[in-house]
Amino acid sequence: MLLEAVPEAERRRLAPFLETVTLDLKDVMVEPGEPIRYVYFPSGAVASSVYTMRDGSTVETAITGFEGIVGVQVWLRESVAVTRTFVQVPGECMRMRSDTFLSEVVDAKSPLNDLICEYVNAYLSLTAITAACNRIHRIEERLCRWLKMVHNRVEGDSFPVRHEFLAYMLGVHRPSVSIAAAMLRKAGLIRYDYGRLTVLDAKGLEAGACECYTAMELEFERRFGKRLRK
Amino acid sequence: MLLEAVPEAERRRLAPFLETVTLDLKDVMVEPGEPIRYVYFPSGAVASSVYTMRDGSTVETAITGFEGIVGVQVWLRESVAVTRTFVQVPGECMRMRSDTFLSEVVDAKSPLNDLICEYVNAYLSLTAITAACNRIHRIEERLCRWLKMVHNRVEGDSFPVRHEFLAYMLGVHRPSVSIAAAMLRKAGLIRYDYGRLTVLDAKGLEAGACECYTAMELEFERRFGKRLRK
DNA sequence: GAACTTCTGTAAGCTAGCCGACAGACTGCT
DNA sequence: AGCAGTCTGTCGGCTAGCTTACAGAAGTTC
Repeated sequence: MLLEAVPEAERRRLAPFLETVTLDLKDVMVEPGEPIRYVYFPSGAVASSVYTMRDGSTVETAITGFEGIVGVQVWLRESVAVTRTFVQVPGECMRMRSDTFLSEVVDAKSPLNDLICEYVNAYLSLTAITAACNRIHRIEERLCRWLKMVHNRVEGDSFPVRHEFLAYMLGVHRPSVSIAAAMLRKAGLIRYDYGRLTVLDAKGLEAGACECYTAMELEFERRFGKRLRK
Repeated sequence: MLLEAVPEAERRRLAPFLETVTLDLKDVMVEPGEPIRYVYFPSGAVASSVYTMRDGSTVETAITGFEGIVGVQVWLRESVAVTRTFVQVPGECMRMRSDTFLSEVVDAKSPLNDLICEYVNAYLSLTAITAACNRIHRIEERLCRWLKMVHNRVEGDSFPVRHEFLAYMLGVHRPSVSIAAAMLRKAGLIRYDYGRLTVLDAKGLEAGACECYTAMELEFERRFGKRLRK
């Protein structure tokens, strides 16, 4: 968790403003067009930010786990976002009210503030790379990238996920995901038990992913690599 | 230009730090992985930020004209970017050295600083919407959107652009652009004279564009609409 | 354990866009 | 004017992924 990278004294100072919440699948953290009430620091949970078209089709624009915060817009002094951010892998988060975050972290020039500034950079890069990746790369490569990125952000090798969910994330149709997932299964990279996916061959997934996997994770590694461990 | 929206006194204070440059087609403003030396405020020029894959294929992730700045990463205290930003429609810009920008605008809490904070928000939204649009929408719709967005950022109704250039931006193959452009031409929306495009029917272009056109321009309109006019 | 719901795999037909190639149109240079 | 280089339009074969549909497997509810 990002909070773990700040000095102990500062963590103690911020502790009273933080609460721990356990979030379930699909819990919405940020709703587009609505005020952002909290900033979240995922520990075990993983969140997705998706953009939704008028016809209901959705595409993921960014993924956030222990390495980041949900609600970067608050740091940018904005009260709304264009994307919906929701829980994709259930788990724990710390959260802080947006107004408290602004006064105690941003305006107070907390050491955490600098960390988040760096994260906003990484988030921006991540979104830009996603824009290109979504255009250029094929489903199977993107699926490998996505699964490995989630794998890097959860405890253990398995997490709950359904094909339809993957289709929302990748912005493709559900049967296309089934076909791609079947290939990965046949290649021995993953196992699938009704809504639960297990990574069997992490190296293989990485090899099957597009170059964007490395590019994206490098954005976090080069900024937080030494300070932050899962 | 964004600078025009700050109080006159502040503009006078910043004037000594600014220089006017005339940029040509393809001039690079920000090179990925290299230090960002200047922050640019386009007036007549329009810039594109593109992400380049290892195999050389490129996709635009954002577009910047008079409504924004090139080099948002500097504001975020980052010295490099993952995208290349270059001149897509030649014209004038003001520019300021990155270190001066940090001391005289960001740290000095210039009124300009708040404007740019808002722009960073818009830029982030723009990039996220682009990520989804690139995945979902067809070439013709995206071409209409792109042309109209450029049209909104230039003087007059015509600007230089080649099909190959459009293909780089949209992340598609050149002949696909030719086909889409021919349709727009036949529909009477545009005229094409060897590397120079003229918008004949702006409303028609808007109607042919995907919903992302409105969504993106709204991000700027709602933030700068009252303060900034082309 | 029976009925129901949800999730996954698959298939056939279709379409947008890729890919490579090429010819004609235009521009610029000499 | 002539030549070379650049830009645009088009074509034919090809492929990834869409669309719709459906059947079976695995959970869920009563």
